[in-house]
Amino acid sequence: MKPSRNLSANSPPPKSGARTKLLGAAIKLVRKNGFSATSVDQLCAEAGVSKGAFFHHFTNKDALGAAAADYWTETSSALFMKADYNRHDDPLDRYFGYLDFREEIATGAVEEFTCYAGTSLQECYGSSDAIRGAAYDSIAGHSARLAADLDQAIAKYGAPEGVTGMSLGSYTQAALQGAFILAKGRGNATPVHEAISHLRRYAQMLFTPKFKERSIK
Amino acid sequence: MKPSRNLSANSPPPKSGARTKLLGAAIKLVRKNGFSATSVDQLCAEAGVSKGAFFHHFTNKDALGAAAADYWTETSSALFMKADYNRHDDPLDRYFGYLDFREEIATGAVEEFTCYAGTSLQECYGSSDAIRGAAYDSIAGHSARLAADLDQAIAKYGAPEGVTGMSLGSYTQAALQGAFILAKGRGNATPVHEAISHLRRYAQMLFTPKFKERSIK
DNA sequence: TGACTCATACCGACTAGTTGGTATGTATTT
DNA sequence: AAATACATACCAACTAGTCGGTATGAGTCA
Repeated sequence: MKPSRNLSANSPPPKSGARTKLLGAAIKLVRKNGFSATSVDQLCAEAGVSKGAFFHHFTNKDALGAAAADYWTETSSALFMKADYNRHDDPLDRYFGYLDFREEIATGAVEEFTCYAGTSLQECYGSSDAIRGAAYDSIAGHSARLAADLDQAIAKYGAPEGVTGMSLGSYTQAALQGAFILAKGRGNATPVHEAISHLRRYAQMLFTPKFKERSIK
Repeated sequence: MKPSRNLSANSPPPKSGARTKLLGAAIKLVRKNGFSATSVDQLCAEAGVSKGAFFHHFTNKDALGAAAADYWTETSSALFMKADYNRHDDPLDRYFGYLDFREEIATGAVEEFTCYAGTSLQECYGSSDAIRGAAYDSIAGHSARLAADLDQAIAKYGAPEGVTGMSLGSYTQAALQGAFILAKGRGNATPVHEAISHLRRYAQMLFTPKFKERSIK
């Protein structure tokens, strides 16, 4: 039995050093150079482990790519869950808090705030089913958590016909993922900030009852 | 002098068969499998030309990737320029026509409606400056043409403070590019249709004077 | 306590095949 | 004749993946 695959709460397992180091290396290198352009040797060097360790923990390179997507899900969802904006009682405040938070963390080098899942899904669609699946699960899961808040907001404040929590959650992700691409082109985070500002304005307009007095930021 | 690099109007050049075939092959294969995962041999096979022809026309694989981005710019801008929606006198009508058109062409297999520039920019950021640059130019140029219409629309109808043609044009691109990523995950175009529907609603809300009577689609 | 077994974690040399790229040739056009 | 547009054969480097081996620690039983 593999020591991996512990998404469930129980069994805190060893978290064997090499495995985690390789996952971290994958996220770092793949975000910057892409999956195919990153060799197993490079990954091992970055992680400071041997090739033997690599293939001890992962059956092949694709398996690492998929496992890294799961790891990305774990680490990033932990980041978002512990963020302050979740404390708001109001679901719409939580959505705006989410946008603010995303804006805050979009700083520094582009390869440090862009999304592993989006990058590898884009690249590996067609060349690796395993990676594509894991990467999409990561993004879809993230959207779903947004959608829950948005559904509550819609129930509370109403929204134009056709606007659902799910569709708005997915759209938010789409706009962010696309902004990451533009950020890679420009070499800085301004497309992300711009996109978030438009998303914020869109939501303010959708949920007007909540913003009778509030001015557009 | 290379027979390539004919973005300027003059000199219709031979358009030597092999070169164009290779560019087409690149767009087809890279959109599906990514740049690094596509080998030179595969590209030659798809194009039906020899490896000698490849390196006769392109100094290396990266150069083909960059040239394919230019080729993508040419072919897709031709597609958009000849589309009917440009005939509208009203700039805002042209923007909505653009959205409708994008929705129309987002059908069939995912790898047939997604964007070569977005895919390769995402993947090659960090591993190839040449490709990154050419791919970004492609997207930025496309945004700029949208921005021109949107600036006219803003001048005509007004818009909330902070909304410029350029920022709205870039945002539109971002939302579409991101929707392409989600489409790759889902395996169909629904994220694209959803994104466009949100973009349409956003624009309708931004330019309310134009929509006193018109209902939200 | 200490010898024995067994599983996990890891190492690094090795290989078979693929990679991007080159060298050299020939047919066609100008 | 000379440049262009290809084709074929080839190569060195790199690739993912293998394989025999070691280190360590936990469980077992005498």
